[in-house]
Amino acid sequence: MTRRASEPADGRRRSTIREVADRAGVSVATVSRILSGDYPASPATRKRVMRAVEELDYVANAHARALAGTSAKSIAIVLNSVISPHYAHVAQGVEAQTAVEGRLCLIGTTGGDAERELAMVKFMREQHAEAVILVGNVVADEKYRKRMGQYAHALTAIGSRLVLCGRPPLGPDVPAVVVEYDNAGGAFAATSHLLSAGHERILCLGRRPGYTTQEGRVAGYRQALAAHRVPHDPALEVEGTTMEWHEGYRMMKERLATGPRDFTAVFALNDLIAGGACRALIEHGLRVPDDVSMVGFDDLQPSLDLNLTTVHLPHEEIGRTAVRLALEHEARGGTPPHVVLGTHLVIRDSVRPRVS
Amino acid sequence: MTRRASEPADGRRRSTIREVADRAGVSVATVSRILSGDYPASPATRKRVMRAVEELDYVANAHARALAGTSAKSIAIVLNSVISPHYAHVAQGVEAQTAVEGRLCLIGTTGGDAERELAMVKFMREQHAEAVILVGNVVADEKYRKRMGQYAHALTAIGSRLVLCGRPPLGPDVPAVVVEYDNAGGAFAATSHLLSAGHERILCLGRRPGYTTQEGRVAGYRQALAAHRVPHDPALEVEGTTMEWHEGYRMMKERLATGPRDFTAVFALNDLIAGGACRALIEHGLRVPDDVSMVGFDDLQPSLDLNLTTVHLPHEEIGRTAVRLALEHEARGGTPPHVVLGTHLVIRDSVRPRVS
DNA sequence: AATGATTCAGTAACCGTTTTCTGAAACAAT
DNA sequence: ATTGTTTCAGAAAACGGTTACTGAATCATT
Repeated sequence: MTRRASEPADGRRRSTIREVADRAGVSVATVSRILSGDYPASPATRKRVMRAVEELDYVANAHARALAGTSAKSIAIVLNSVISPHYAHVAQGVEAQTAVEGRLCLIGTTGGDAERELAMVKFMREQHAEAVILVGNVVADEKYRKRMGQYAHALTAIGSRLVLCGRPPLGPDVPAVVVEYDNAGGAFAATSHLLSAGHERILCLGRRPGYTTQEGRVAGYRQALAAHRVPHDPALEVEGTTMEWHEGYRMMKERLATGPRDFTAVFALNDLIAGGACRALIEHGLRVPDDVSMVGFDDLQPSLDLNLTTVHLPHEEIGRTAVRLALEHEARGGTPPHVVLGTHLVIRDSVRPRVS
Repeated sequence: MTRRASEPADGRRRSTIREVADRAGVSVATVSRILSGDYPASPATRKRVMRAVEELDYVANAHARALAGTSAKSIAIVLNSVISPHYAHVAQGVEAQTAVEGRLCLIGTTGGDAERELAMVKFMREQHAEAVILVGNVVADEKYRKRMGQYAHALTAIGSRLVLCGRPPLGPDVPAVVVEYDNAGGAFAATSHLLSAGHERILCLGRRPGYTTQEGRVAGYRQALAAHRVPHDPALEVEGTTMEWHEGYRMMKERLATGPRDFTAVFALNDLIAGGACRALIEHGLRVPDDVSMVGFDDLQPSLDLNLTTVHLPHEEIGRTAVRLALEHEARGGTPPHVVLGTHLVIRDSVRPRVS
């Protein structure tokens, strides 16, 4: 046979189990058995095989092994980007629980692109992932539901499963495990905290219609206003594009530029937005919390630097739960579970009672 | 044949190319060729095959495909943890460049554990990764060099390669590509900036002997002092364990508790430490930059929230470069390259001239 | 009309493991 | 000495694809 095209130019080649067997003077079957655990081989044979393995620096071909049957199970996580602290924490949780369950973790990123998401899911399917965990905020339109439905059925068809993490459920006929945060509940607590401090004009920063995460948080904000019988002024809800620092900065900057300050507190839809907004306030000569109170959402790194009162989300826990539920559901079958994880407020020092 | 143990209980089974072929009434070869690209099949046949694929929801078995020869090349990145913003950015860069090069990116985390790192490298070797990129700060002791040497040779032996990212090189006889930051240069610039503002008592926060990253930065700090003929006071170098927020907080807190303030500026070995230190200063009634000037290192999220002057590191660039070099080197052969990426100071508002 | 070129599709070998089945020694028991 | 058990190790059949080789139509050429 001629040399394969994929071989490196320098002629180096991965050694096979056959070569190990030849060198040790045994059959491939024996090598395989000795390597894959507790086979009652004679000490002499075992030693010869192990020596051959070392000398050839042999590692098994994972693909061949998988094809033949036995292979480490793996769990896939697909997310927009690994540089978003929130996603990163979820990935960490998935990774940790995956290791606990004796599985391997495959991470794929999509950059928020539906095409790449599709490709990623297909890839994970080809890799025989036991479960595919999709994480991230999303527009829950009809197109999305349809796409997810396809994923769910395609995965189920091959004995795998779809897990949605921080995404809305898809309806009873779609076999997907769902793990969510209680966004509305957290926002309710955050807003109530400000209301209890006497604030009534609370700016809500980062609204984005269609996006489920933002919508949940805005809903909680409104519920809190209603519960405290404070009139809801739509003009206090500022719309944003992304949920990033610069967007928070931009929103607050524009707000302060276009008119007199008509709020005494801010509810930022996440900590990054809170950070940007704080910077804009400071540049405007306003201090947090002395002049303006602020509450965030996420309890990630920025809240430490800002000393920000914020809503704590169990980021890693959601990842761990996703894995656990996927495997439990695999074992048990039945209707896929839908879990909502609770949140709680972390009090730091970014809120002051309103001076009247 | 009896049912395999790995099959799910509900009897769902991944369909094979054989089933597709049967349903379409053609041979497996035809299906394979049609699916793998531009094969001149008659439109009728192509349509029949595609329909069968859709109906059966067929995806190829990646393992079988890899075994048979053609398979997507992949590049592996192994890091301590994905929640560290710095690592995450590097991973992002690797991911991006990997996609550009038409490869797949496998991410594995080790939690800083040498055992898991070993297991991870072995796994990536089994997966036929074209290159394994190891990223992260490290103790460069003899044991470490030996371990890396083993990785490098083992990978080279199978036509793959080792890439060290932000780790020290291993010597001329070890075939590993190295991409580093100019830690000393960045620290020199940061410290010089403070010195130019008139500061002479500059606290250096986060020293950790043995760790190459920290050592490089401390070296730059000392070089800058020497260049400005400012006496070097070892008592100004504070030792830390990790490079995290709480450690920065702790170091500064302890420093302020144990005596009068004997410094006018702070050089934090990274932004997280700077953040913690800022908080401690504020709690002590000291303002940044009015009372104490501060410079950080990394230019990550915290520097925005803190408005911190800091050393910018091309985090994503280092990841992209690592991939590019790995593939170039694969094509060209020869001595593996060693690249040092430059840094630059980003001026924000955390430094004031010293008032004398 | 005979021949050569081209198109399309099938046959079968091979990729590197695992694992079932089988068999040869070695040993113990009668 | 014969037989029945173990113990250890080999032969060969999967696993699910890819692809070199081959061959039958179909088409163009003289």
